[in-house]
Amino acid sequence: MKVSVRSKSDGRKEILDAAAVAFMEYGFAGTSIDMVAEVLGSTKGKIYYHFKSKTSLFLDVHRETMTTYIEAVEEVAKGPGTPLDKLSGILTTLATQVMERLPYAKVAVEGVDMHMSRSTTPEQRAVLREIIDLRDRGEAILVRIIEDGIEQGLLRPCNPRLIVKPMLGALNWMTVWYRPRPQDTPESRKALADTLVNYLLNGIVAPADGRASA
Amino acid sequence: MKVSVRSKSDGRKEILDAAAVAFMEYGFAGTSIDMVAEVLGSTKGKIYYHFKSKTSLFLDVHRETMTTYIEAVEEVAKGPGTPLDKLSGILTTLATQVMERLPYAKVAVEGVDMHMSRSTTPEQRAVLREIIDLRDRGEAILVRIIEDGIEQGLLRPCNPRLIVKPMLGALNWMTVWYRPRPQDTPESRKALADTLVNYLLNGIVAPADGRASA
DNA sequence: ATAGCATGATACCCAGGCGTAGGTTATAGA
DNA sequence: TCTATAACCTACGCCTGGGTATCATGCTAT
Repeated sequence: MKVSVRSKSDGRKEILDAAAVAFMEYGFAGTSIDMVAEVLGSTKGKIYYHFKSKTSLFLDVHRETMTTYIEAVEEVAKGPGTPLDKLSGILTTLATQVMERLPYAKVAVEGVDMHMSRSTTPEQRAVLREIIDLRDRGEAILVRIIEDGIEQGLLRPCNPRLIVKPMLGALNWMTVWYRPRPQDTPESRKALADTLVNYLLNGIVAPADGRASA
Repeated sequence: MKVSVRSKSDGRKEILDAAAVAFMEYGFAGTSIDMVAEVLGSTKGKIYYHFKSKTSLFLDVHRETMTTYIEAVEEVAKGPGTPLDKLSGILTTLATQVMERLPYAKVAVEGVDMHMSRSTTPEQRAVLREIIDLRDRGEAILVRIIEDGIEQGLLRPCNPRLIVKPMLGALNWMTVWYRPRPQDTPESRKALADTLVNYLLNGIVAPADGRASA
């Protein structure tokens, strides 16, 4: 058991953070390992000591993101409340995650498209499977909650699988236009998340009666 | 005035199509000019005869996409109907465009993030400005329509600028999950577009009364 | 038919980037 | 104090890929 001021996992975490920042800015193909090293304030050597290849590094960043997502989603899903409450909670959590961990979120967005095409080694394909499974698990949870909501008459009848796509898409699209500002606070982020989630749940068409949305 | 079986613009168009396909698959940085040439069934020479650089080619594909978008949007916007009709029409048109011209749509999505960071020459920056202006014009039209809708009591009061983002984001996200199938028809695409647009306008929460959505 | 131009192919140069081999420092244990 | 190993750095090999310079081919007009 090693007890040093800097454990191995610390080094890995730092590299993941730096990689996320670099990948966010220039994308996977457009980022060189040297650029990651520069963000890290280090050299390639350190990175290749901890990661086998550029692809592995990218996949690990992606997996890290998805793991964080699924944990947040499952926590809300297992909690109390109506399906509508849970749906709202999950979407709000995800929106907040995107804002607070923008580099990781962007990597996840780019990584989704990278499925296939690349990734040669069996080990990388295993990580890829893991990532895809995490994503599918998250989507399945949402679909299930929506089905419950429809059954209970809380939600409009629809094809949940088709609705989940634009729902998550709208949140993921935040990575394109949202830019953190110095004056941002947890409260202001919460407000933005609420605005978006409220729209995603209630739409924009005015109700026929005078009922106001929550 | 030259009249030959193959005009110069034909050559350009073919290259743009091939480039869109290649860029869609591997992204800007991940696509080599040789790959575009291979898709085209030609060699680099042809491409560099028509385009000054890889970046210019990419930007031209992007501009082509945005031009098509804005034309479609303006046509609907200038037509008859309530703001709600127009909004619905524009979103449906865009969704259809994405499905029918998926490679171009994907380039546009990636290109949005590429603003800044790259593009050295003044000429390229001019094209970039043009593209950004097209996008802003499109968004402004949508914002204006939403404002009108709110004023007329057709739409729920909200911040139009904040609502346009998830709206278009949900549509752009189609480039991630939508894959054309052989059995797809204009009708099936229309049905899918309608489903999405209906969700984006009406949300998913069931109305308090028994009113069914259109 | 032939000069001239539009169009396309081929060969090449060189910068940049992935991955590696081997060296260097520091910490832990004997 | 001495050695082994973990953690990191340096220098390099080699290939990919953007861009160019040059050559080949056909179409148009006189």
